[in-house]
Amino acid sequence: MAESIQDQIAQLRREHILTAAIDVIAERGFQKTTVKQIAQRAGVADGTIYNYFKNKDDILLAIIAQLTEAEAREMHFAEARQVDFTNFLQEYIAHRMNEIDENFRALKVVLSETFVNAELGRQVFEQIYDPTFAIAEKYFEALKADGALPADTDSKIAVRLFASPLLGLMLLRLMGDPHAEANWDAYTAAMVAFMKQIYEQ
Amino acid sequence: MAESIQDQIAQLRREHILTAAIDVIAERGFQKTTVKQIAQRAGVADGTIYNYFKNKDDILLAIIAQLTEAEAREMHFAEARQVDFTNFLQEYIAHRMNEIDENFRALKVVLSETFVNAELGRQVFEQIYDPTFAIAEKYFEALKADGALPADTDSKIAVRLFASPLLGLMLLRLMGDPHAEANWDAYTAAMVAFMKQIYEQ
Amino acid sequence: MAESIQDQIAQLRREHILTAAIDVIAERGFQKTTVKQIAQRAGVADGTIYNYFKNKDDILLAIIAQLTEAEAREMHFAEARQVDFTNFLQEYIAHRMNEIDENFRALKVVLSETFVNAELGRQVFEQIYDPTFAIAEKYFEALKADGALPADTDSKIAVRLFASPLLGLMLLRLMGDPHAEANWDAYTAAMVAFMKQIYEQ
Amino acid sequence: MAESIQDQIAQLRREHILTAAIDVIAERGFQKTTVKQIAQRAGVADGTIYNYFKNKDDILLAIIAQLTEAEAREMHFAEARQVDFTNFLQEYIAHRMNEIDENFRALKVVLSETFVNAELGRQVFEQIYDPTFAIAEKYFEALKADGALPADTDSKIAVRLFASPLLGLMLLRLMGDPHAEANWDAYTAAMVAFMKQIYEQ
DNA sequence: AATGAATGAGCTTTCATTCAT
DNA sequence: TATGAATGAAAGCTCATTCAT
Repeated sequence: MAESIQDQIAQLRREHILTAAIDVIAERGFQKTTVKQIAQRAGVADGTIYNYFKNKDDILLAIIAQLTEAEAREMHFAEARQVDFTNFLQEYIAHRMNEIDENFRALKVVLSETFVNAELGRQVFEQIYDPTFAIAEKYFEALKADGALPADTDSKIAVRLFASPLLGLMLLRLMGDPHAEANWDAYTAAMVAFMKQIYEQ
Repeated sequence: MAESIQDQIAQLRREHILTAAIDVIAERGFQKTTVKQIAQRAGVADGTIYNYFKNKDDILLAIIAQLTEAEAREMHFAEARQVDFTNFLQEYIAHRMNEIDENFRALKVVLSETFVNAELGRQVFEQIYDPTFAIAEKYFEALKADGALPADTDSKIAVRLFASPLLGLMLLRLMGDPHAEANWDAYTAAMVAFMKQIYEQ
Repeated sequence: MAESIQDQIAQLRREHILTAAIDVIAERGFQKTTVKQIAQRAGVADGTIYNYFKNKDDILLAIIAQLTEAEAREMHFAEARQVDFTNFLQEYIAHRMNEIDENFRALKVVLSETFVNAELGRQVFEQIYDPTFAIAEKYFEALKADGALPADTDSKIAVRLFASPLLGLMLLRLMGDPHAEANWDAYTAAMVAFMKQIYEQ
Repeated sequence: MAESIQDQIAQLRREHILTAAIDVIAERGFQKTTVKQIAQRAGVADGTIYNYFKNKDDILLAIIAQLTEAEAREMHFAEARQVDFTNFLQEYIAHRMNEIDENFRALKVVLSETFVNAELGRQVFEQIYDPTFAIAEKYFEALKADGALPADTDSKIAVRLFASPLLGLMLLRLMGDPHAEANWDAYTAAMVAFMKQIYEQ
């Protein structure tokens, strides 16, 4: 709370560098992006980067941290709407599609690295993936108890199937499908219809 | 056609190196894997790699070519079964899930790079993505003409929504979800049921 | 002479920084010690160092200057006792051993750099080494004239041989011999006996 | 024994690089010498250095290893002559002075670093210093038992005093005394006389 | 006078590629 | 054709120094 002006300026500078880093890394990938390129994009000297990040990997961790926060907000949003199931799907999907849209470049960076960096994958798993799915599983278990889902439903699988269409659409965008990128809003609407068809008979 | 023994031996050696390359690249990512590591895994000298591949990038292109072939077989499989719609979904999904399972490491390598390498993305798009979706779109148009789909259906979107659950599940595995990896067959069955619910009322 | 309070404070601050510098440089060597480390040990900001020293090398020169002063006192001490030869050896050796003990860390810093920095070596030579040996040579020449030393004695060599046991012992300590460090006083006594055996028949 | 031609060539190349390294490091010190400078002196590319040495520090360790071997030869020489005490001093001192002369640049490099690198100091201590002094102490203990030395002699101190004139002379050369460098043979003779005066009454 | 963030030159090290054997 | 030593460009990172505050 009692942050000095200095600290606030430093915080802003750090965010400025991080934004530049996400920008340029999303274009070329983390490994192929040089610290010099990040510095140039941010308009600072190479060495300045190291005043705000311990090393190059630390930049990646900061991007993950940003996504973790976004995901935390998303989970909070989902939980707040659990009681009202009628509009839940619509709102939640729209919200998440929007979140994907807004964090798109960061998602690209992190996912791409996650695939090939086991240690990073573990972190993403623990910080983002696992908590989200754990909550969703509990929710599906409750639905089973209420009789809204068949008693023999495997919640772990059901949750992943539930998530899969959205993830798949995200993957299409990540792979560079121009149609998905250009008509993201249309996809949001179609996805809502698609999901309602399944989950609301 | 009239391949000499020499050519066949060379072809085998090339495939041997490529298999080793997929192996080791899947573990560490393309950028972080060195040509020396590939050579060691293949049991040859560094320089030998360059007798079979123009350069390091060429190895990645060869992995893509391998996936392109797999995808061509997949498309062939799908086309062969288009007439028989009742069992199409079941067979097609099972086939594709199996294909993902078998080419998993190659998919991991290529997708990860595709995200962040525009030139590579373009190639994957032209060689794999576009042809597949173009055919699927035609098929959906035919369904519309038959009245099996509403006349106002946007085929482009419908096709992508159709593909999305499978792609989403693949993404979960790529991200390292152990449950998806360990129970891939169960997911195949669940996916079939999931899709039938949508597409066969 | 008429130093202002300001100047005296500045002088104290400079000495404070220099002491901190000797401390930390003795631990890690001049090249591997950063200006930041010196500043931290002294409890000041990096930039403050440059208010008292032109640059990093200047700190080394200041350490040498400190040793030069110590050596000047040593020479003064020796000259004052030249007339009284009986106790000269004992007193002089004890005095010098003590001086080595007290300036140990500065000696370590300077010698280590002197070995491999030609320009620095030249300065140490001109400021410390040469004057000391020049005076000693004169003294040995006088002893030759008095007949206390054989007429064919090479004074330059004799002086260096005279100095060598003490320098050798110092080298042992610099190299980190724990026995020499722990029993420095015993070595002083032994050295006196050793030298008397040679120079007083 | 059964070394291939390849291995021998590699060994020669390694020695060539090491010689170049000692040369240039002796001029500028280990820390201030860049790998590029070593490579240039050796007439190879920067990267080639790393085919023969793990990293820059490894070059320093190789220099120490070379000195360790020289010291082992020296100890062997001394032991072989222990029985014949009359000429021992003369021969041993001459031998050692010569050894110092021949390994001069390597000594300079290693000593300079030893002063300021605790870990390196420990290695030099264990590999060179300690074994030499341990043997010498045993020898002095034997002399005490024979009555050649007073019974109350502290062998540890006596050994170090015995070594000190030679070490001191070496230090003078290391500090760059031109007289010591130019007349090293004369110093050898003088040192023999000096030592005989002490140890042979 | 004191501060410490910003700078960028220069370091060590890696590694794709070549080429003499 | 296979080898692997040699190459040198280019990477991540450090740190002496400056200068606006």
